[in-house]
Amino acid sequence: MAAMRAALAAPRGLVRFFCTNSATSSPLSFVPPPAAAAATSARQMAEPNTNLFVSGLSKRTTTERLREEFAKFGEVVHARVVTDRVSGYSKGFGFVKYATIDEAAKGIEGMDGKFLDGWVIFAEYARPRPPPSGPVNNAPPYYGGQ
DNA sequence: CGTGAGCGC
Repeated sequence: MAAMRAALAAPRGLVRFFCTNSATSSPLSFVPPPAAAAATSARQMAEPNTNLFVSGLSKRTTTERLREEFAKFGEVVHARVVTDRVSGYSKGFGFVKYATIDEAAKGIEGMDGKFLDGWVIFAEYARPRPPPSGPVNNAPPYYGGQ
């Protein structure tokens, strides 16, 4: 039952499963309108990055689990399940950073749309994160420890 | 509501 629920929780790009595309192709030739040419889905595509954004995680899926699962597709430099600061529970998504982009791609293709802890997870390239450029910037903004 | 969209301190 998690699959159908996951279909609703699909952030973007769940159409690929339903990409049966029974588009009635013009028997003569395909004449793509200039306006509707790139109007297909020029959505915000995250550029290839070593950082992966994993969503659809279960509430009890922890960082260990995330890393263990994604480590099978490459060397996970860092993995983290985002948890709330006050509640302390998982927000339902996390981040996985691979050593190289190649491994990141494998991790996405290997874990995107797969099950984890009973829930369908979605992996994609994470967005570039704005560094905490504050007035006092001496502390390492990135992951210092393991 | 740990019943579910989204991006991390």
